[in-house]
Amino acid sequence: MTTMKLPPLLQDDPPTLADRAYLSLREAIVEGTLAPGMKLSERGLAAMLGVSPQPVREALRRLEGEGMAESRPRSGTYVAELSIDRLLEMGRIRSALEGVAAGIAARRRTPIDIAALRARLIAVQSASASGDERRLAAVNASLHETLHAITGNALLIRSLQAVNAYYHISTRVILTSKYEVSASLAEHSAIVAAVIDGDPETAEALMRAHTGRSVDVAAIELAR
Amino acid sequence: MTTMKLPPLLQDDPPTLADRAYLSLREAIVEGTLAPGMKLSERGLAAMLGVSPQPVREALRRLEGEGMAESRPRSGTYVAELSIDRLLEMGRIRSALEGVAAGIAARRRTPIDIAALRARLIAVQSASASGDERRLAAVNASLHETLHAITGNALLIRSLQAVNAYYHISTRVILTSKYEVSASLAEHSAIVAAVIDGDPETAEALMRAHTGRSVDVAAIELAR
DNA sequence: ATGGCCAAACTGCTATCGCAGTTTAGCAGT
DNA sequence: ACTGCTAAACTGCGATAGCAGTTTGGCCAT
Repeated sequence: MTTMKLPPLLQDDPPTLADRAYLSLREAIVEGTLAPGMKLSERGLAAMLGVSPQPVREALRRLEGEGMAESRPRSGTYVAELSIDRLLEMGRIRSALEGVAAGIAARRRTPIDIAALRARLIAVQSASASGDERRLAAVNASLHETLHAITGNALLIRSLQAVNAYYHISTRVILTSKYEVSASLAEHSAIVAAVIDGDPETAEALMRAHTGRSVDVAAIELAR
Repeated sequence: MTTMKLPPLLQDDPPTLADRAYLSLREAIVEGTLAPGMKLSERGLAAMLGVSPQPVREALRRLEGEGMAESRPRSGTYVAELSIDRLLEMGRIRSALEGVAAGIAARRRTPIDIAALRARLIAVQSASASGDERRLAAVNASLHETLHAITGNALLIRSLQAVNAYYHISTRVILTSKYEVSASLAEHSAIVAAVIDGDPETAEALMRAHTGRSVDVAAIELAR
């Protein structure tokens, strides 16, 4: 057998119970079903989800690591309280990480990645024209996630997922005004162009400005 | 009883077995005892550490979340392989996060924080003059950690700890040349001054430049 | 000597149980 | 009616056991 390099045989990843519990709880927190300050009992949640406390415990620790839950040593785990300040901080962290991700993506993108980015961008354009806000939000997220995936950096991807979840808790519907839609589309186009061109500095600067602007918009909304 | 606001009664946090396992394993990975690619068996490590597999499992998932370990679905967990590219990516992430942290610290610092920062800076100056590299590295880390703590942002602190651990794997001794020592000291002084002045933009830019330069130095070292 | 197969050992994952510490509800005393 | 104590219920944490799937070492046939 020659020592040749092969791709790692990507196999479908049957999600574990802990993974599913994590996703379920995170969604509940983001959606507001589990309100901030509410207690997250291992046994109680386990009973609701129909699993044993063990996977729930793992999910809680993960949420805690992502800042969406807080644990008092021997008392319990609670849904993290969120303040406007904290939310804006998360927005800044998100902005910095998205910028770095765009820069790395501009360095590493392959022809396949470029094709994927073009496809996502077309989908964003289509959704922008349609006026369907939910679809637009979905394809926008998909575009960002495509950029994340191109970095191939597990820690970066994970951090971005965490901060995005947290950040989106109370910024669900920012993309409403026509101005926002057209501005966002133009920015996305420019970012993708810079990544395709392999220009890390420009890609990072544009992405940072793009996401930073959304923080400002959120701040204005929240201050009202 | 009136509804008055009280600080949360900080009590000593007896570290859990999972915490200790995590610290132990992380140190072993950073130090190289657990080499990249090596298998991390829950039961095996549990026997070595004298605990049950359960806390070890939790520690492994945490390491995995921080990018220091990788897990193949039903095969095992392994120490993450590290490449120069990946290390530089981590350096960029670190730089971005440290910058954000410095900016947030400049917004939130209290008089007590300012006193703490001044004390740390004096310690750094003292250690720089002494020529004791280990002590200098320790007080430098302490200065950075003080800034992290001032942000009060759990997710940010956690992310920084993770990326710092990863980043320091093969950059243990950068601070050797006299030039590095004096340049680093000057930069630290300027950063602390900006934070104390409450100037977020300057603090972030200086911190980003400071940490970004250390990435470049590391890259030069590694390329030799 | 080489290729294929199979069983034993090992893997991560989940369930169940027990422990020490915390919270809480209710009772007793004023 | 209010305070102070106590016991029962609940909490997270850890240990142990069992399951299904994976890996591995060795045996047999070629």
